[in-house]
Amino acid sequence: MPEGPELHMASRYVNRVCAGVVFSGAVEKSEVSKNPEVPFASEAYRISATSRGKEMRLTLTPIEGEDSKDGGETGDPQPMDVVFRFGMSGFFRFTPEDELPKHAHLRFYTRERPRQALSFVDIRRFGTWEPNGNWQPERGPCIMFEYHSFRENVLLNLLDRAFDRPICEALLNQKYFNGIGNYLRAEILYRLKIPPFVKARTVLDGLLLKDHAEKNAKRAKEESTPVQVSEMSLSKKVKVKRETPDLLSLCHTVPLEVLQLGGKGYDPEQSGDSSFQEWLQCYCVSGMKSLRDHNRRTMWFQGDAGPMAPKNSKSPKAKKRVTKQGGDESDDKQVVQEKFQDNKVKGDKEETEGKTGLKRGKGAERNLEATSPVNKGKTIQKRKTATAEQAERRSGRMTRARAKQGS
DNA sequence: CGTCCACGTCTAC
DNA sequence: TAGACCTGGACGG
Repeated sequence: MPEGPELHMASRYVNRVCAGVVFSGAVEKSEVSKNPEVPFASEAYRISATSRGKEMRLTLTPIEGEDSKDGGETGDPQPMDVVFRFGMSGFFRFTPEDELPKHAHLRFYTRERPRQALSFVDIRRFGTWEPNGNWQPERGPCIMFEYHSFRENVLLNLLDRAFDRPICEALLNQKYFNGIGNYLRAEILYRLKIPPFVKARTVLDGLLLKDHAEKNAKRAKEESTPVQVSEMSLSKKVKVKRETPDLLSLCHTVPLEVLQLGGKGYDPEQSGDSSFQEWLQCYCVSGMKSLRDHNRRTMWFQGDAGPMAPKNSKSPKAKKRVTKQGGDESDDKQVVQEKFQDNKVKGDKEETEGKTGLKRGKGAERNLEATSPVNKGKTIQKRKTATAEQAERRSGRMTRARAKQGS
């Protein structure tokens, strides 16, 4: 579940299912989890949540008076915050206690019987939680809900060596892009067709100048013609609307689009809802290229990789792919797809790049084989790409649906 | 059966 | 810049 949008949707989920619910007792941790126990217990408490970038904070708040009702003078326990990071597979679920999801590693129980439990579920256990924790200090402002400081934090620190890296790698640096993950970086760069392996500073320098220019223009205008408040706010709105999207504004608006979908965001279980898959334009989309970046993460993109592309890295095998149909010019696409199938039948392969920008649906990757010598064991071949390609075409859906359940 | 892949950090050589 | 940390789905033989 976990990039910025999924963390935020998790916080909304928690607030929705816990609204008006009274929890009670101790917090329970699974045996297998290596995360710390959460030393909190209360006769009656409430749970609320908030998110920031790729973190989510639960607040456990004892209900006034309820803890000392049997005469004890102990008083109410203090509220406690627990900060979560979701790793690759974390999410929250609210279920009856006898229907705990598998891998429910932290559980909060309702006072009312039959008991229900709010669970932190984490299949791979890369997720972490910190009792009495706070937002990690090294992480930057939230791309979704602290846009102004996010933008400023990037543009005022362009000398940081973090921006010596290719833009696609810098985008995963949570010190500057708190909330961006692997699917968002692909979608964002794709919108502007920015080659992923261009130096980050090269892309961002221009935005600093742009912001300065705008600020100056605005100041000049205000000095020359004092505007009325109403006029001001109007012109502001208009400007925001019109402003052509740039890389940093897309780091804000693209994640917000995922929230707008109203689904669950990234969710392999796809319980009946495919809106997220349809929303993806690049990540795991058939016809797009992919390369391993310097941290061995798959970068999805279209067109040019850019000058800093890892020279020896290959595109990973594509298993899960989404084939786009797009109601629009689906005719053209169909034609193209058929052509491809022809090619494959004939067994000859040629070019790679999309000759047009169309999504092709089949046989896409291999190409970027610009590989140089240095290859490890598995690279025995380098010759005709024939075999590799054959093995490669095969699109397919991202997952098949399975279990369903109400949220 | 086995290999590869996955929405992310962490820390150790 | 490699591993390490994990489970499980998709695919290949």
